[in-house]
Amino acid sequence: MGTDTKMALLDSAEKAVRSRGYDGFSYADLSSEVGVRTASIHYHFPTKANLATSLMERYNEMLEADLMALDAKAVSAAKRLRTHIDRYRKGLFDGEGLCLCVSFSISRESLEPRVLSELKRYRDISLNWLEKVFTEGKADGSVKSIGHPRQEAATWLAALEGAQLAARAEKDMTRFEETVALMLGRLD
Amino acid sequence: MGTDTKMALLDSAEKAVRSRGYDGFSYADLSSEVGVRTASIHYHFPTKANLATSLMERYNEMLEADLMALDAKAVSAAKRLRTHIDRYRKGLFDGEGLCLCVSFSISRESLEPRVLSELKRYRDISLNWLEKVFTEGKADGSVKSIGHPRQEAATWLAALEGAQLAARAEKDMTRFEETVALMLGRLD
DNA sequence: GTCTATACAAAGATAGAC
DNA sequence: GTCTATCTTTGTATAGAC
Repeated sequence: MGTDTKMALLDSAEKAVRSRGYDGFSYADLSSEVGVRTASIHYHFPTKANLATSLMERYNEMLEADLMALDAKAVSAAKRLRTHIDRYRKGLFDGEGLCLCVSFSISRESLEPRVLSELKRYRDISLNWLEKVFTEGKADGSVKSIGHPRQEAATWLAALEGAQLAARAEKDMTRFEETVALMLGRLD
Repeated sequence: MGTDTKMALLDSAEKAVRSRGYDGFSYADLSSEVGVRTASIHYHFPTKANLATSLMERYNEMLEADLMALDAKAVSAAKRLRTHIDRYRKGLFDGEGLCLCVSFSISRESLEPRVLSELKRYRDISLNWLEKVFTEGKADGSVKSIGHPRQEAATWLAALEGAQLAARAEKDMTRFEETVALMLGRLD
């Protein structure tokens, strides 16, 4: 294994949090999935809180990179919003996992301030990006009936996370599609 | 205490699940809040899974009663949807708690089939009721720009649960208001 | 970096007295 | 119904060998 054990642990932990919640997985779970002893996990992540922080940091870096890459493509606002929906659809893994941010929100009280600030950062990045795209959607006419861009952004993000919850509650991807149908319908 | 210990336990447990998640509270927590020993809790609820089931059953009964009472008032569709938003606003307890259903959805894997079916029932009741109200909103003209009622219902529920998550993530009720602003704007 | 061994606390749960 | 006492398992974490 060697140096990429740390990455394997992060991958396993992210999957665990997204599918069972922060309080719903243990180092023993990671141990059996990655193939190292729990003591070894503590070498890479001294505490579970530490691991949680690393998870949210990596998650936010990924988000920023994805959104930047999407902006660089210079396509219509509608097309970018469609790709944004795809992110959440893929992130569901057929009803197995939620947005890391949603999972962590529930366990709020068990988390350190550092994780909470990363949680807020995820939302800030998302809302600012969506607000910008809705403003552009008004200009290029690719998105139907846009209200106040900031409010559109907030509702959009909420509906997407709610759509993931719907699919997860019933382990049924059609619930996700049913929920985002109206959103997709607004995009040319 | 006597006979209403069971009710006090249910109240305490509901608050616990909604603010810390199913895997985030223990019988010890209930013990110190209600003022009975953990062994006594097992008398009322033999297992934690049993307690979870009781919680969701009571929650669904409350939902059904509330929606029926609301329908009985025979007010406009818009007014009923406004009251429905109020339910979720009050249920937040200033960013402390989520809909029980959302909390349980995260801990899906830790739950028994019985709880999962109650979870589905909560969503069915909600979606059917919303679909009906949106259909009536089309007829009485009190709700603006209605698409397919079933899809409106799904998006509405998702956005409300997402709005709760937003408020909880930042412990800030204005995040809830920001998220439901567009929804309120559609109601006469 | 990973292991074995172990410490220590907390969890869900049961037995039996009152 | 509630208590004390106890069991068993699991969870996070550390010490020290390799």
